[in-house]
Amino acid sequence: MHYYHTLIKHLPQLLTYQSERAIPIGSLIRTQLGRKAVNGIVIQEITQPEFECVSIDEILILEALTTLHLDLCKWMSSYYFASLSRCIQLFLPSPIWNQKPKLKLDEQKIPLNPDNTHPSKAHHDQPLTTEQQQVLSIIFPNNPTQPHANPPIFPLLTPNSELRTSPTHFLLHGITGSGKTEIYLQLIKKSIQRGKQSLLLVPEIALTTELIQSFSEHFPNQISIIHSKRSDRERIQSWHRIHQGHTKLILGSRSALFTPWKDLDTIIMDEEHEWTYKQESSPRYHAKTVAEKIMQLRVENSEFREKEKPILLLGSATPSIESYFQATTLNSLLEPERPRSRWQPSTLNYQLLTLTHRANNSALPTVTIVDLREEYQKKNFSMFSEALQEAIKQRLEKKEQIILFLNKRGSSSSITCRDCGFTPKCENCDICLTFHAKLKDFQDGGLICHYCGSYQENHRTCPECHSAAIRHLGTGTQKAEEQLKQLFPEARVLRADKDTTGGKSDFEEIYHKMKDQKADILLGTQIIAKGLDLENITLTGILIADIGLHIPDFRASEHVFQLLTQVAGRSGRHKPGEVIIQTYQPYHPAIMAAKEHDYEGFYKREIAIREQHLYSPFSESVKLIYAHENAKKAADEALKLYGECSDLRKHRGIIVDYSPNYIPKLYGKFTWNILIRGSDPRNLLTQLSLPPGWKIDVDPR
DNA sequence: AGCACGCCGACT
DNA sequence: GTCGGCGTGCTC
Repeated sequence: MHYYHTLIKHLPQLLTYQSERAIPIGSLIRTQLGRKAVNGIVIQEITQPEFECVSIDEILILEALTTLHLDLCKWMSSYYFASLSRCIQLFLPSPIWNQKPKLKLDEQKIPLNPDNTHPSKAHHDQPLTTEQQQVLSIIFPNNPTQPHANPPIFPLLTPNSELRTSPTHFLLHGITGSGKTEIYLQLIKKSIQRGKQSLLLVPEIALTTELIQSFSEHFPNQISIIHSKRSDRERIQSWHRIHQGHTKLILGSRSALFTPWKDLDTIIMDEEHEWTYKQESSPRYHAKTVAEKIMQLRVENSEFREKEKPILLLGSATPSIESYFQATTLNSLLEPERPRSRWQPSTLNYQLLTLTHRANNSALPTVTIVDLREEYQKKNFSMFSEALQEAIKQRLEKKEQIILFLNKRGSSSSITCRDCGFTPKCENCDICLTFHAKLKDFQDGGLICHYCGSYQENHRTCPECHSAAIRHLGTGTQKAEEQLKQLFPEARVLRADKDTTGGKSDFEEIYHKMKDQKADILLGTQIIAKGLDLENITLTGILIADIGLHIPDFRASEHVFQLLTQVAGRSGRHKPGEVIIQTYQPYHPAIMAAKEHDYEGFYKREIAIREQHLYSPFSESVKLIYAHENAKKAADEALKLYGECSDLRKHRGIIVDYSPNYIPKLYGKFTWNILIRGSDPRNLLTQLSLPPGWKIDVDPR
């Protein structure tokens, strides 16, 4: 008799079942729980337990998951403090989990129709640029058909094992339009030639229609596209196609990591800096962290021979500070004058690859910065500066199109002086303070730091220039739309924000309206920053760039820089383009760097700040979250746990702070956070028994 | 997750 | 007296 630890859906702990015949680990089986028939995943064979066991009735899917998948789930479960059940569930879409025995024979058959049938068009590859060839010859150094790499592109390191870059991890830093997709295509082709599977992760599937189209045509009958809005039938079909190895390219958002691949040897993350790669519900994983773990498990388990090492490639025009650090840390460590940080981050090394030229040699758009403080002093109180009004007028006359961007997401209630641009920041954390009308006994409201929880009285006048015009920067697409209609009554304005644009179909509608020239101006929030590649857009206006800078987050500058670069990339892809950035802080590093298209410069400034304040990648962090409809209960609970955490903090190098969420009431609940950061904050958590109601977010965004 | 059990408030 | 609220706790 065999005995197995078995995972039944939703149960927090494993139950033991028995079977006459041996059942492979990872199989989906059918058995009894109470008097109900249920499905389970066989996790591990164990010796006979003391209690009586119920028998496994039948196997529904033989080895639905491999031991590598299970190892990944176990690691995720412990790293992210999530139940194993939740982690395994990622790999099993509910129609697979819940399948009934009678469906078994049908489902196990190889589906007749492939996932995505596309007329196989004759595809002649675009000729590669010299730069692209160089990049490929670094990734595949032994490939005789490629010319050898240009030595200056990556540092020639002494054969010191400590400093050797892992040859399997790459960061592709390529400006917008430099042809990163061409590199992805070549990697995937090579992988298919070797008979392996590849995974191409994109931040948001709905905004990637062109990429999907192109890859579907390149790899007809070999691609599975993973997105949330598929029918059960489609999901079952592609699950089995991947499981059986018929799918060679898996394309999708972060959830595509959790498909039953077997011979995965190439993982590509496009736009790796995007925040959508982090899941905001349990298990709160980051796709990059999981991809790195898959790579590690592959190599450890491997039957991989030396020359067949798996590849992880991150691609971005504006890499995250962390990733760029990982790709350049060797270089900086080699500079003797660079001071060592107190906490030496233990990170994986990436090989940096760069594409600095646009494939079609078109120029990057010119970026102009408009100082809103001057507009205010000129008594122009509208949201549109004179320069922007003039630029809009010109485009309307030329029948060219305009994108106007209003940063709304996460619009926090920070305050700004309209005369001098001053915004109060926390002295300890370098984070913008957030205004709260009711705070302690401050009559005019108070300012809170949402990192360390410190607070102070609100300013009645600006501490810098003593102006009384220090207040919240209003936002709102509606207000902008009204003003736009007054200024340009003849213009056809299309509005796109959370209220007007829900899903993929809405986005496509906007896309087509713009493409068919049925609107002149597209006014919107975040959603218009990505995915629009339209020939006739020659002007992009950012109405208030500051709003993003004021979000109480140490990554605020980084996000604004990335966003501005991305939005700027929307215009002038085909005709010369212009970008106008309106701001109260024209000399802010993020804004100046975006104007100059200067990633390196921005990175150098930013990494120094991160090091100074011991933010990521110089520390790790864990956020504890508590939400309750009763404000006092929430605050009391947070203070209580904060006390416990502080008591546990025995060694130096761990910082514990607690503060209310910067949106005080979210979904009808008052939310408080405890932030533990330093080296190995997870260790502190293992010593703590977390009271009910608390949620854990490891490596929060 | 379900579905027990169990201990307190408003009703035919 | 009972009906029913949903707070803990168990399922091999």
